[in-house]
Amino acid sequence: MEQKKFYITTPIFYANGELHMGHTYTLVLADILARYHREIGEKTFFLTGSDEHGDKIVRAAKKEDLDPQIFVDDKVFLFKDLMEKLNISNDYFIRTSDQERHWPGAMKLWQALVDAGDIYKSTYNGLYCVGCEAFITEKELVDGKCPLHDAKPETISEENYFFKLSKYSTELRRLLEDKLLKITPENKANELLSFFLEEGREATLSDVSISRPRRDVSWGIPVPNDPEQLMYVWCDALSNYISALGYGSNNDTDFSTFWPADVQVMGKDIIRFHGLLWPALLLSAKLPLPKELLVHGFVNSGGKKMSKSLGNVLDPKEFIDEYGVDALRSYLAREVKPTEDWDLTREKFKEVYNANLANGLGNLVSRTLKMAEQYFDGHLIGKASSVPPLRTHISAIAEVGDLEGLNIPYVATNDILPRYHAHMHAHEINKASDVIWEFISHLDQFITDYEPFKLVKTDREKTEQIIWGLLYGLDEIIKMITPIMPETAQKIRALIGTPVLDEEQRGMVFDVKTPMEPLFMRK
RNA sequence: GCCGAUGUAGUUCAAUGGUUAGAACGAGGGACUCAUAAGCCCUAGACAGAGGUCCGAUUCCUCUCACCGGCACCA
Repeated sequence: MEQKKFYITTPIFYANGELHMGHTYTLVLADILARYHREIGEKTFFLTGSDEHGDKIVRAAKKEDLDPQIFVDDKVFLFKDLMEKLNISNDYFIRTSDQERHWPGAMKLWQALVDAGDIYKSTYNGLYCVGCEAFITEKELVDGKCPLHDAKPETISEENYFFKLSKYSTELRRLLEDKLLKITPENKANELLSFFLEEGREATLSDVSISRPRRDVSWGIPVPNDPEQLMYVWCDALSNYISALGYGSNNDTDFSTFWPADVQVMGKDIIRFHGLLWPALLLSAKLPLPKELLVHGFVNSGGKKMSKSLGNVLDPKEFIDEYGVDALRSYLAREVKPTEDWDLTREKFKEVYNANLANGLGNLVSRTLKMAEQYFDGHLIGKASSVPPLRTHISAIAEVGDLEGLNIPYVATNDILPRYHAHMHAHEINKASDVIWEFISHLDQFITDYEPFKLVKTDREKTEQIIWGLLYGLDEIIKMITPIMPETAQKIRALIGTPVLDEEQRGMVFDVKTPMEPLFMRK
């Protein structure tokens, strides 16, 4: 059977500042899904990158008296530094200023649009602020003036290339309505569909300008066959998802293997471009559409949007330094519902850390290994069918009937794992995490049920099966947390080892070590 | 303004046209001790407000209030 492939992308991040908590969530969400799909054996490609063109970059670079390329190189260095700290396992990092890897793809896409007859020259009218040396949107105006320069923008016209977005209105609408282009959550698809209505009547999408005249600083991708024009952001940036796979190069193996994307992760601010314009560009170029857009929410702090003036900005590095990267990753995985806005405070983080990691997972590992070490010198032999049943009612599988035979391995296989996998496949990493912690709680309950620390004085054999059952449980936990907390998974693996069949085939053997220090220090 | 969503314990969420509306974290209490004074058990605590439909509504409808999102070239 052919190996299943999985292609997941994040948006490319604009290289004019540092990555913040919102970007961190995007990256961690995509990373957990990428790692999960690798873990279950799919051939996975995980892409992220940086968007480096545009007037804003040129201006920001000028302000620091830097060449745009030097300016973005600095920013990208910072991006990659944070990504390393976050343990992001991307297979490639695409940069829109990369003339070798990105430009040929962007140009090929442009040419495909031309060949489809979807590019034409027209006049673009926009509000231009002389101070900014850039177009400014009506939304940005304060009292009709540019807020930065307190000056009225002038309306100027220029010759640009336009893309016939209107031509694809009907098709796009059909794709969204029939869910052939799946948007998660669904209500975001409805938001997109509202663009096809205007005051209750049907409307078509307007064409968009997709180039700008070259200005004094040439910073952007030249339009094929017209050196006077540079690509505007749409074709330039969106094409990264295929240029990174080699579209437009002489080696398009990755492109033919991985395109279309299985999941494109993004914040809710950019679904319009990804849900309407991007599919339209692909339709025009006669390329397949991504299978699903996964739209996540925004982060707030203390109920307010993070902002410097409010002083409530929380930096991901702060949490990594104080609690460790896996603490941050597991927080993002379990405490955030991907499709909703969320709220983060230092207090909340600390509470969750202590409850889930120090008191929960960390303590469970600690008590299990201590008993294994103390009573059995770390060497335990057992098998799934010999582990005694749980004595305490577990609501999730109550329908199964009485508790006889309902032991840790049975519950893991028949209840916990199927639910974990179902949630992961639905990208519900928060629910998948909840299932893991439900299982952790079963293991703690199991210890309470049998009190092996007392039982060992009267029934060593049964005690061994109980602790072996706990180790079996930890083994399953390692598998489940690997995408979420890769470092922690490795640490626990190093402690409990990999079980092996014993010589007389009486069961599986664990040879365990006691931890030198707690996995998660209580804070 | 228009369109759409949401409002459930201190907090984050769940469920349901009908006996005591669930859970987690947090809070208070208890018995234990393998463990990071963690874990386990017990307790307290909620359906935004008003009206309507119905034998009966937290659940359906209307209105009010609150909060959020979208409303075209902004990465």
